[in-house]
Amino acid sequence: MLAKNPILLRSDLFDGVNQVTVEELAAAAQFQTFAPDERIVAEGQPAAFVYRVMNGFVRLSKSESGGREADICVCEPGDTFGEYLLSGGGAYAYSAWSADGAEVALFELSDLRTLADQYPVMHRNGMRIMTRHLLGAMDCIAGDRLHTATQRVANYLVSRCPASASHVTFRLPYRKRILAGKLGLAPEALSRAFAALVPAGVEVRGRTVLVGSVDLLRKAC
Amino acid sequence: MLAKNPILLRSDLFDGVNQVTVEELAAAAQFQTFAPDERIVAEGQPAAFVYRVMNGFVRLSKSESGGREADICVCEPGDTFGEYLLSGGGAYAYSAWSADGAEVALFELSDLRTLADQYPVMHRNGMRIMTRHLLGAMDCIAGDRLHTATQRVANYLVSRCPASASHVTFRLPYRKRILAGKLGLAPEALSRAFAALVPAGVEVRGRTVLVGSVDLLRKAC
DNA sequence: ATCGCTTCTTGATCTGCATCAAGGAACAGC
DNA sequence: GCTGTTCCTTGATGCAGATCAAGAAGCGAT
Repeated sequence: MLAKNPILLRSDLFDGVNQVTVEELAAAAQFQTFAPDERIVAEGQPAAFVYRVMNGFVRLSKSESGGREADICVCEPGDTFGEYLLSGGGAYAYSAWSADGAEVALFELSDLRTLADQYPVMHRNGMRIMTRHLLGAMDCIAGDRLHTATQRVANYLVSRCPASASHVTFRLPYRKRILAGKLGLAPEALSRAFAALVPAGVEVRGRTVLVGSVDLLRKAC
Repeated sequence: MLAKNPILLRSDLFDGVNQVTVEELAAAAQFQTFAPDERIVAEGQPAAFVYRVMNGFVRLSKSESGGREADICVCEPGDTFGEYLLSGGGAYAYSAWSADGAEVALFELSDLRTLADQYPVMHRNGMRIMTRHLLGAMDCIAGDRLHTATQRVANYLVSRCPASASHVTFRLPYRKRILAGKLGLAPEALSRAFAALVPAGVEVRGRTVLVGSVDLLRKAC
């Protein structure tokens, strides 16, 4: 159970809540570890927990009758998902899958609701988290509708570059298949987008990305 | 100023707040009326108000550098927008436009924040509203990514039919151009989708829609 | 290193929708 | 009713990206 408390206590959800209470809650939290591509929660199932990603990445997806599924979000360490359940609702609105493997903390929904009644600040915290998620979702909709695949990829790469740097090298945090899903693309389309960005100074070798000129890349958005 | 208090007091945002306080707030609220396609708020501008649609419809949209814009939501009477500002943030994340004309109520953000500190239940209410918006946005993303134009239109029509009815006639609540935007389509694509749904028993004359068999239409989703 | 598996890339094809352009229907004002 | 305007539809074309199929590259295990 690596580094349990340090990350846990910094959770946005518990800001302003009595330290002792948080520690109690942390003690009550369950932890689970998942291999790559394992299902963490199933869309439509009765919801009992709010999750927090401790390690690795978690893909949230919705699926249609035909079985195809679309990712709606990729959660990073520190992210919360299922927090919308705090305000009611009894079922998960999406499935959650571990990306390349993930460790998550589970908080009993009933515990959290009790705690939230006791510490109203938790509702404020919940709003703050949901604000982030909502703005992200709206950006996603607008991005899908306004930008081409290449533009969305360029945008993603720029978002991973420090604002001030002129050229950057970094590793993708997860498999390209996952990134493609996050951007609403088939894996092939992501490859082609990378290829299309070569003239913009982007070089991709495995999971390593070299951005020759952030400014140039920014123009490709 | 038609029917000011009745709708206002039922606002999700003020559930559980002292009746007298709500009435004070209602008195302090400004009202504005807009002609079709007028701008109500501008993306990126400093935010000072949370809005509530009293009448008509309001389109929320984001735009890209090139000037093209995409609708991310259409708000109906009773809907709140800009509520995410309660938890911080200082600028509007989207533009808002009146659809076929709209009347909105404006609540000063600073007033609301003060009130929310006094009545923590408002944060819970805010969460409830944002939950609705967030789930809607996620449905939208998944819908865009998984369904064709025809399926999305079929889906919209079904959502406007009472669950139990077998055949239904109703009027579209706004111009088709607006509906197309809401569904992420060009107006032409909406027309073609309607045409494609004729075999599913859908007939469209002007703003009037006849659904011959809701069950049949449901299969087209 | 070599093997074997997974992940990624590239090419070919096809579909869905945007876009452009023009004709037709609805509707408000007179 | 007519007339002008707005809104919608239909047709033709083009492009972006999905999908299918096969080959290449990366990577962990031995």
